[in-house]
Parts: sequence; structure tokens; C-alpha cells
Amino acid sequence: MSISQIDIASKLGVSQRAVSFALNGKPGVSPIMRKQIVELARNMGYRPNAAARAMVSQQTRNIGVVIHSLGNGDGGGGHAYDTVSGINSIIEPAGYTTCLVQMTDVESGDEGMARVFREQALDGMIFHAGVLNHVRERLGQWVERTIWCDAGVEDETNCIWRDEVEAGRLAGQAVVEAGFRDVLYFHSPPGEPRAYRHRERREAGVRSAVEAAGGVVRCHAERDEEMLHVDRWLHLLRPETAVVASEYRHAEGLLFFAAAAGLCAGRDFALVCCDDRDFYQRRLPHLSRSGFDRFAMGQRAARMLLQRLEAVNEPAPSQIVHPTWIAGHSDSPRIRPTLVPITELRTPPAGAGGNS
Amino acid sequence: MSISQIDIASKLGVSQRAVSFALNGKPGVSPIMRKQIVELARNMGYRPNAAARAMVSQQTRNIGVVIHSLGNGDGGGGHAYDTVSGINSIIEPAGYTTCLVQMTDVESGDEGMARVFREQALDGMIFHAGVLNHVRERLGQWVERTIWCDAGVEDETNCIWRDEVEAGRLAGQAVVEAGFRDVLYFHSPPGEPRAYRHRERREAGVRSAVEAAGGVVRCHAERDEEMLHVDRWLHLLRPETAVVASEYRHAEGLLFFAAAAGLCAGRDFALVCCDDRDFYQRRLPHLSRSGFDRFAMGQRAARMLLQRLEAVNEPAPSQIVHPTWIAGHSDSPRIRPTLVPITELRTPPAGAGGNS
DNA sequence: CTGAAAGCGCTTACAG
DNA sequence: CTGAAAGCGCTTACAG
Repeated sequence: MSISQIDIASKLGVSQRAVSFALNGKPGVSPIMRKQIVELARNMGYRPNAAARAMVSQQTRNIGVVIHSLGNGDGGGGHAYDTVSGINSIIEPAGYTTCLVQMTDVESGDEGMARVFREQALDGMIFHAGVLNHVRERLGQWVERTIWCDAGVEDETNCIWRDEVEAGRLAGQAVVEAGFRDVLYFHSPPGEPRAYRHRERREAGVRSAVEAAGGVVRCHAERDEEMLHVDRWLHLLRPETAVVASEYRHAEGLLFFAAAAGLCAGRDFALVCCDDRDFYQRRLPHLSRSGFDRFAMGQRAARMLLQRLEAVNEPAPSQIVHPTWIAGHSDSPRIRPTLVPITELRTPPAGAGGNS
Repeated sequence: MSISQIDIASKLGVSQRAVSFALNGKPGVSPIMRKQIVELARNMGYRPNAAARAMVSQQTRNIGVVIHSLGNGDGGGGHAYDTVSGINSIIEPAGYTTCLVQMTDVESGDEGMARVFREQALDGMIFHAGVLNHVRERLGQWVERTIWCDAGVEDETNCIWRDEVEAGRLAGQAVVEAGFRDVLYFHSPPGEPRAYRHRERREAGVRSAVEAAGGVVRCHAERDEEMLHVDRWLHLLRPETAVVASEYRHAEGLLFFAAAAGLCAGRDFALVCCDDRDFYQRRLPHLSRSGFDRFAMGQRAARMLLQRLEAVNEPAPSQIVHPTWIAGHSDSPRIRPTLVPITELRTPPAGAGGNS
């Protein structure tokens, strides 16, 4: 039904080889014939058959991008897609296609695996998810060229991950410099599906900075879906205490639900976050945080993979993503940075939320 | 390098046909031989070559999912991915793979198009984006089986879109029933990249409901990235006025930045939204809104496409997604639904934000 | 029930 | 500079 090189060749009375060479810009066809062929191909609406090309060239030009799915709609606001966008932005111009694979923790046996894994269908993959060990090992066997991107795998090669300890340290240092010595580390309870040891590491970083300054770090665990229940944690917010949110979801909860309950970050309490989202730059610039450019990380992971695909397949040296500190800023007079010097926080008025 | 059916066949001294039939569960192989073959294939780690299979079967089992990209990290919080997740949740178990394609408005000529379009590489595609007309026509020619999913295309077949007028009407009706007659419709300024006429339609719906009750609708346009500048719009919030946010981003801004500035939805002003996100159910349940389950819409679009792929290729009748009204609710005493009866809103205390 | 063979649409040595 | 041909790894009529 669709037109092939043979259709073009026979119409012009030339060999199929000539068509292939002309269309692919290879030498060995006379300029006049080349022009005829290219023109006719365009007029006939010829498009090469990817499967045939893949078979002979032994590469599919498809790249798997595996993300962890919590099920229906992810439920999390989809920070994994920040990374996916970064990956795609590099891979697509290079002529590859992003094949999205969503995985749950309870991955069934080989039969339940996505087709893209059951068959040989990928040139490589980028794994972006906390993944159970047995799944990891299986996939590693199946797809020879894999980059582990913030996936809880930290080998010497083919991995890229963020320095979470440093992210915590930056946050801790910032609150110390703002004069705080009492710090509340706000994190997810253990046992969350995305088990990738960022919680402990960020905490360790926070501690190292705060304790070096003679401060003390307390912890509070809260499921992010429960942040709405402000009564669970509102009493912990005090002007003398800096709150360090481990994940962006906690920071959003602390920012917004506290405000709804009458306590405002940057006015009634100090807030910093060890995490970041790409769109915060435009939509939440006043949040003081450890920068974590997932889009850029995805780009780097994609470049690591491309290097392995284009050159000889030697492992790519692992990379560590170093966080940077982003001081919250606001050019709106009524919205304040979430971290201000301790002396600028107001003491709670009688009856305000802080002391119930 | 990788093992093929021939490797298995020769090792067992049988024909390649036998291997193919055995592995694919087709009749025509003796049970004993079948068992031998299946076992050996497993031991040798055989995986079928997707390209070869695609070539002979004339189907790639790849499906393109096109989303609009604003560039770096999308910048928008990625509501398109709610839909993508829904699509993938249906397509993957059916043996297809989601190929993600991000498109910008300024799509260059055919040469700059993603490889997946330049070549014949897809069995079908789902287009989820407001798309410029010339791009639309080109892609429609290239991929014969396309479903237009909330993409600004509304033909009799192969389209699925949300009833935006109804979404506005539901929001308008809700505020009317809560006793409001003064309504502020809060929307994006025209000329936003994702041009898909939801802004006007939602407004028309709001108007129809409010004006039928003798109320009046005013409008205010604000870019969502500018919501942080509360001084631009804070003075518009009054207890007697119900604010109807057109898009979820505006609702979030109205919810959160107003709170940071001291005005609280459900206490100082009423807020409803014509839009929705999948994770609101868990993380923002108190927002009163027109329900819009993008995940479910993606699933429906995927089923429409699968129907065209599995059966004869006859066009799928278009579907309209009807919004439902979701009354905000909260089991936390300090967080209130964003829409409450007008009588329950407090009159602004002197000096509060509403009257500068 | 099974083997030998054609063919899917390309790329690329190999002869002329 | 160009044509005739092999082969990538499968599926599936076609003979036996």
C-alpha cells in the first residue's frame, strides 16, 4: 500500500540501489539522477520504512525511558516528567525516539513486562526510578546499554545521580547563616514507594551543617498527601525554628496550607527545601531551596547514552549532579522569600496558630 | 550477536518454522517439540527481534503521543502528562509502546520533524495539544490513524474533547447556588501558546449560568507566571464576589498567593475552578472545581485508537468528555472548602488586603 | 505434523 | 557511475 524504493525505482527505470543512495545522500549516483529521484520521492510522498531500516542497520533508534508509576495519574504531580522532557530534548534531535515505560513496584514476571522489553526493541534505555533490585537485574540483562538516572544505582559507570547530602548541607548552611540554630527536618515517613535513599542523605547533610554551627536538628515525618491536615504539624512552626522540607511536596504543603491557616513562610517561620521543580523558577521563585534541575539532569543522562550509542560501546563514566543554592526572591512586596534572617521574623501575636 | 530463531532451530535440528510456531503458540507443532523449543528459547534468552516482526507483520506496535512543549521543562507543571499516563496505561498492556513526541509551535519544515514522523514508524498516534493548522494537516497525512485528543480538532470522528462550556456552566451554577451574583472570571490573556478555545468557552458557560440568575460576570486576565504579583489582582477579591478561575494555574495562584498575602479562599472570598488536575483529588481536595479527569480522557482516547488498530480501520465516532462538579471538601477544620455559601464569608476587617 | 521457501523493505558489498 | 544480488530475522502460505 505505501510506496517503497522499488516503486520509485521502477517508475524511473533505475535500480533500487540508486534510489537508496540518492535518498540517503551517499555518493555513487549521478547528480541528475539524484535530483530526479529525490523529487519523485517527495512527490510520491515516500517515507522510509523504519522497521526495514532497523532490521538491516541493527538499530531501532528507539530509546526506553523508564519511570516509576504510582498508578492512576502518578498522583504526584509528575516530577519524573521534568527529567523525561530533558531526555527527549536531546534524544529526538539526534534521531532517536523516546519510548515511555511506566513501572509499578509490583512488576509481575517476564510475561507481564512491557512488550518493549520482551522483544528486542530498544537501542538503549534510561532508567529513572527507584527500582526493586530483582527488576533492576532483569532489565540490565535485557537492554545492554542502560543509564541509571537518579535510580538508586551508583556504580562507577553508566550512572548519574544527584548529591543529596550536599543538597541537605546547602539547606542547612543557609538556615545557619540566617541565624537559626533550631532546625526542623520535615520528611516523608519511611516505606514510601519510591525508595531511593534521599531522605536519609538530605537529613545527614542538614545535620552536618547545623550541628557544626552548634545547632540542633529535630525531625518530623508526614505523608505528603496528609499535609492538608495542618493540625498535625502547624504547632511545630515557630519563629525561632527553621523548617527544612525534604521533598518539594512538603515544601508546597508548608508554604500553602500554613498560609491558609494563617502562618506565612518568610514572616512567621522560615522555610527552605532540599528539592526543586523546574517550574518553580517561574512560578515559585520566592522559595529558598537547593536547586535540582531535573530537566538538565535528563539532558546529561541522554548525552551519556548517546555517547555509548554513537561511539564504541564503552561504559560512560558516572556523573554526579551537584546541587546549587537558590535563594528565594520576590519582586512582589507582599510575597516574601521563605528564608529571611531570624531577626526579621515576627514574634507570634497572641492567639496565632503557633502555640495551640 | 543476539540469538535468532535459526540458532534455536539448528541446535534442535528442526526447521525455523517450527520454532516460530512453537514460540507463538500456533498449532502445527507436536507438543513434545513445542516444549523443547520453548524451554531452549528461554534458556538461551531468546527475545524476538521487534524490527523483523514489524516488517513482516506490517505493524510497528508503536504509537505516537504528541504533546505540546513550551520548551525547557514545559514550565507548566505538565498537565499533558496526566493524559499521557492514561494513554500509556491502556496502550502498554495491549502490546503497544508509547512514543513521546514533544512539539513546539514553531515547528520547522519536514526536515526538522521528529524521525518518528519522517519515517513510517507508527501504527497510529494520539495528538494532545493545541496545534497550528498547517502542522495538523501535515501530520494527518502522515499518520493515517490519528485520534485528536483535546487538540482543538472537533470532527465527527476520531476526536475526543471536553465540553468546556459545560465546565464553565457547572462552575457558574455552583457559585450562583451559593448565593453569589457578582462573579469574576479569571483567565489567561489571549495569545497564549496553547491556543485551544477553552478560555472563551468556559467563559460562555459561566455567563450562561450566572446571567440566567440575574448575576453579572466581569473578567480579569492575568498570565499565570505573574500570579505571584498579588498586587495586580488582590484588590479584586471581595466577600461578595465569587472568583471563577479558568485554568488550574490561576486557581493555584489565587489559592496560595492570596493566602500568603492574608486573604483566604473559603473565608475571605469564594473560589471555584473550571479546570482540574489528577492529583488534586488527594492533595487539593478542598478546591471546588469542574472535574476534568485527564487520565481517564487519555484512556478513552487510547481505546478509540486501539479499536481502529485491532478491527477494520473505520473511523471511531468522536466522544465528548462531560465534566462533573466536584464540591471542595476538607476533613481538616482549619482548611475550608474554597466555595462556601456567601453568608459564611466574613466581611473584611479594617486594614485587610481587600481594599487597598 | 513438518521442512523448504518466499517475501516484508531496506542497506551495502560485489561485479560490471 | 550503475545494476543485479545477498541478507537482516521474522511470518506464513505451500508442499510433502
